[in-house]
Amino acid sequence: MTIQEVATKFSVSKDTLRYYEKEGLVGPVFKNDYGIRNYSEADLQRIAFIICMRSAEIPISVLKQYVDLYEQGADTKEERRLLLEQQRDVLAEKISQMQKAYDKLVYKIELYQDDKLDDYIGGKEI
Amino acid sequence: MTIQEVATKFSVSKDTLRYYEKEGLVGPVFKNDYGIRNYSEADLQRIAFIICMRSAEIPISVLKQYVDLYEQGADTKEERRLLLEQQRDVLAEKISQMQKAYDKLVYKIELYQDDKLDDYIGGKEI
DNA sequence: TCTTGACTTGGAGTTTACTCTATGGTTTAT
DNA sequence: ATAAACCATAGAGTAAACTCCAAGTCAAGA
Repeated sequence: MTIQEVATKFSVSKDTLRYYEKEGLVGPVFKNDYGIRNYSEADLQRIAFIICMRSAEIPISVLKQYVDLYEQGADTKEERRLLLEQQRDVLAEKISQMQKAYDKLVYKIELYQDDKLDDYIGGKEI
Repeated sequence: MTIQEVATKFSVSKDTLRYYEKEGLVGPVFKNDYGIRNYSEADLQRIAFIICMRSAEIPISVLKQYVDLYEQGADTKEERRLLLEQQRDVLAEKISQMQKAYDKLVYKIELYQDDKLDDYIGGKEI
């Protein structure tokens, strides 16, 4: 699969794909005699995982750690699990924060709809 | 309330509070003869709102727009409501993305716990 | 009085994650 | 055979949101 196809498939830029590879999150992707990338099925699976985690804003540095552990083999399974558990907890906290903000937004919108909002921003009633 | 007290109350740095003020999200906060800030109750309410929205990663530029509309008075109520509705929808989408990543993490952790995970990262079974 | 510590400002620096530019090689259509 | 449309690299540039620094003012305590 060419870089353009992968970029389209995952809705990211080719630059981003090369960037992830440079950072060691993906690949190294096989290149033909002219240096053109040809992504394998395994590359695609890895990319799907990375992009999913990035969409949750898990930092590249953390993903890099995880990938490095993985590359060190089965001995690091425990460490990998711990890392994932940490990220799960961080993510749960973030989701909870976002839900709070969401609820506040919904409430404020209601006030606007009912025209009960009388020129304030963070009013005490919220 | 002094800047230090506010910073402690909201667990942000004094620099961040001054930065928000410089960006026009908050204040201008009243200053005494020596230029020392004294935060009012209204300032605190505004700060609470801003920090809540920032914790959901709503950009400063968007919050600035909202604050500007607010400052233009009641004529902008409709526009403000639309802005909030947009942000609510953006946020809903983000939460949904994060939930997806969270579920994936939880599933992967399970695999690690059951030791069903055999040296792969984004395996097709996920 | 001198030092400590909290405050001020303007502006420079940092971090993260891309994103773009310049330069150049390879295949394809005219 | 020449231009268009891909691909490549190295490295510079960007945007957002802080974060830090230098230089200075002021109040209180030993």
